[in-house]
Order: sequence, then structure tokens, then C-alpha cells
Amino acid sequence: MPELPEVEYVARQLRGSIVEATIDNVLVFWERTIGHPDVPLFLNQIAGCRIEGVRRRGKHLILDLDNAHFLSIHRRMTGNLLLLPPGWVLDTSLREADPVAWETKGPSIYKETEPSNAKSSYCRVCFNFSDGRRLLYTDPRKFGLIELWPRADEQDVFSELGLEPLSEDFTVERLACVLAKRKSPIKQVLLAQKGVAGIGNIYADEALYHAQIHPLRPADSLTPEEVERLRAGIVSVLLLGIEHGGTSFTDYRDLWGEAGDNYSHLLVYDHDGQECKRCNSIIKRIVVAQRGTHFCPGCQPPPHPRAR
DNA sequence: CTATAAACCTGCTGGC
DNA sequence: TGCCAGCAGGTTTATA
Repeated sequence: MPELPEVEYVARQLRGSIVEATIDNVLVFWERTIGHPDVPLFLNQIAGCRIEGVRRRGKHLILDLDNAHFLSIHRRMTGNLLLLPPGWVLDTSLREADPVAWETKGPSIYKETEPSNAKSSYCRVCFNFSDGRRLLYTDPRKFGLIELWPRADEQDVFSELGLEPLSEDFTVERLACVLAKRKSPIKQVLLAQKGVAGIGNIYADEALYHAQIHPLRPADSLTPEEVERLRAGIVSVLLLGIEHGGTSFTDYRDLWGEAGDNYSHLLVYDHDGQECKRCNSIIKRIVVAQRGTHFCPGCQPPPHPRAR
């Protein structure tokens, strides 16, 4: 669920809170969350590092470290980052008490003054800072990945990612160039990350609605005017998402555990059966490339006459 | 090469 | 109320 706006929003929160903090050590509760290198080397290379900066590339959150490496955090579906002030307890007693439940729930967490308020954290990785704060990576479904790479390898690590939609590179010419090479439905191309990075299922639907383009239109069939409308739509829905602190369904929370407010500003995603605010048609839901896809049949004309 | 399906996981929802 | 099938923000890998 975290798409570009949710990653960017948390990146900004981290930039204001953990730059110059020092990582004493890291606890890993689910080893497969560490995608690179292997866990022992990961732990060894990260202990004692200072965080120099926070960036974002597509849906990857990047922490630059003072040992010429960077951390790349991809939250996939249900990953979240939670910054705990000093005075919180990570209780790992479940590990021995109920190993099966431990694998799913992770350590329980509570304020040391309120041990009765303990709850499962789904914490997979915990970064312990020298000032007593903790950065938790939580992820019920365990799809997310945290990787540590030498900064010199950054080009290779992100070589599959396309244009950054909020950068100066995201021009109508470049977008047109990317789309002209793809015959697949435009929705699928937007989700693929290779042409444009950072757009996921929610913002793809919202951007296509904004641009009044049907999700099944072949990417290479867009007119120059439509490409410009799509560019503007992408930028606009992403900026709006960031402005509202991201879109929260059930899982997404920001660095302080707060839900984002953007759900109430969505116009088509999860709105099937409701009236389009632009033309009053009933918004439909179809499946494109195995993903639920929402659009307005009134103002997003289909690719073929009479096509659904 | 492309298109579709399955896999990775758990929690939640809706139908019966 | 209870159970079970199906579905979810993402991406990679296998199969056809």
C-alpha cells in the first residue's frame, strides 16, 4: 500500500527526526525481511553507523549512512516504520512461550509505565539508537524488504526504476517516450515501475481519472494531449496524497503511528457503485493485470467502441 | 517477448 | 455466532 506519497511523507518525517542519530545495534525478528546482504553481515555493517540523510527513490525509502552504504527500505503491502521515544519496551517472551505465534506477531510493545497496554507489534526489524529511541519496521504480511548496499552500487540497485514523477525529469516528452514503447494497457504500464516509478494501484486509478483516460487504453495509443493530461494528473494526485499525509485503508500509518487523511480525498479508488463527481455516472470496477481497477465510464472513454 | 498465474504472508470482510 | 472462501496497498518468479 505504501506508494510514493506514503513513502515521501514518512521520509520527510524521518528527515526531521533521525538525521545524525547513531544506530547502536539492530534486532532482526524475521530474517527474510533483510534482502541484502545476509543477516550476520548486515548486522555487522550497520552497528555503530550514523545516519547522514534520508531520501526516496520510487517507493524505496533510503537512509544514507556514514560508512559509504545506504539502507533501502521497501514496505510492499503492509510495512510501516514507527519511531518510538525512549521508555518503550520490546517484550520478546513470546518467542519461548509460543514459537508459532511469535513468528506471526513478533515482540509485544508497551510503554514501560503502562505494561498492561502491551500489544503485538508485528515488528520484523528494530533499529536501536544511541539516544534510547527505536525505529521499528513492522510488517504483518512480511512482504517488505530492507537492504544494505554500498553507495557505489546505487545505479545498479535501482536500474529497473523509471522516471521520478516529482522531479524535473518528468516532462511530457519523456513520459511520451516511455509510453510509446508499450502496447499494454496504460494502467498496467503505470504500475510496472519501469517507465515511471512510485505509482501504485490507488494513485494509478486516481491519475487516470484525473486525466480522463480509460485504464485499458494501450499506452502507445495516447495522444500528445492525453500524455500531458496524464503527466499533470500523476503529479497532482501524488502531491495531494503527500499533502494529506498519505492514504490509509487499514495498514498504513506514518512515523508516529497516525493514519493518513487522503482516503477521503480519493475520487475513484474504492468508489465503485458511487456517482462520479464530474459527470454523475456510476463508477465501475474491473480487473486489469490482476489488480482491481476503478474508473468512470462516463468521463474515461473506452478504447474500443462498445467495449466495457 | 508477452500475458497470465502463482508465490510470498496475514487479517479482514462478506456470504451462508 | 461460526466457518470458509476470497480479497487486499506490491513485486518477483514460473509457466504457457
